[in-house]
Amino acid sequence: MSQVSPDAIERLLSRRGYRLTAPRRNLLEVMASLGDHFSADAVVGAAPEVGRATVFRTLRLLQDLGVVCQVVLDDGTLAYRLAPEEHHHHALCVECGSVEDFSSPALESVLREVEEATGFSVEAHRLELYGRCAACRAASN
Amino acid sequence: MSQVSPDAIERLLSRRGYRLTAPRRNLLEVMASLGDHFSADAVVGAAPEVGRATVFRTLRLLQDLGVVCQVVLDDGTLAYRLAPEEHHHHALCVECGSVEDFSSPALESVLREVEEATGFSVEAHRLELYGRCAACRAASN
DNA sequence: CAGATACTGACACTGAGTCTCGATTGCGAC
DNA sequence: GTCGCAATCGAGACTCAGTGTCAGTATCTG
Repeated sequence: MSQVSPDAIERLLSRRGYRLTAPRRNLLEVMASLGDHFSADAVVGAAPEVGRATVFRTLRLLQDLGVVCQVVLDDGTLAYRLAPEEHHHHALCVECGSVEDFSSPALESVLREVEEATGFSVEAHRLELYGRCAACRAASN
Repeated sequence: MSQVSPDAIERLLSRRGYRLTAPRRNLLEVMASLGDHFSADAVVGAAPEVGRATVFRTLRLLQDLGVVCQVVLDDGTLAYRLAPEEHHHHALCVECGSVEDFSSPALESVLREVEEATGFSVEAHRLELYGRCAACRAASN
């Protein structure tokens, strides 16, 4: 788990000129306690002292800072995740619901191929995998 | 544009044992007229005679049949698209909003690599690219 | 420690999607 | 043809996700 600690994120916030407020600290704690991914409403529910709008504002801020990322679930709904700053992708287990990060240098060359073939210039991308994690495969077999 | 015609979809429906109802025909027309991707509410708005629930039911049915697919926009919201049955991915232009399909055999081998490296077995995946299409690049340069 | 202003919370609102249930309707059988 | 009935539909209330507003509060700088 290379998960960023609340402390480190607080330092990042002030370094970038954002204020360190009680609601923000609060939300960072809550997110760290919610497991590997969580819905916006789970955060709202787990931080009753913090207003709904603030939860969404903070989620967006943290996404912009790169410490929270979106996960697209298999049904198309969004979840969030405290995540390493580096670019990465998600592998979601349809059995246990866990999310693993991975990165793939080979993907970059695939994108470059697509760029050459189509003339499209890729500025960002999402890749989400759905399947069964090693643990679940081992368990059911 | 290898877009499936409403007619072909109607044949597919009855072949699979689904009824050919007026609302379904209606929605197929509307979707074909809405351009390369559309929100659920755009469909609701463009087919006032058809009930809201029916629009969503039909969207889901068509997804299950593989003739409609979801597109994840850059802000994480979902749009829909009449699409070829084959597996494919989307390249979204952030400037003009257009969506292009592409498929990439090379991606499959990337996935296989990930499987080997992590023990995760990939059953499905999404890949969305965000950037600028060839036309927009040519125009602004 | 004071003031400018970034930030917050309450709340109403939009958009996306689901559920229920009584009313229709497509279509295979006869 | 027309009958029957399961598949389908529409209305509308409801949930969940996210946004906008605005007066009030609290952080950090000076």
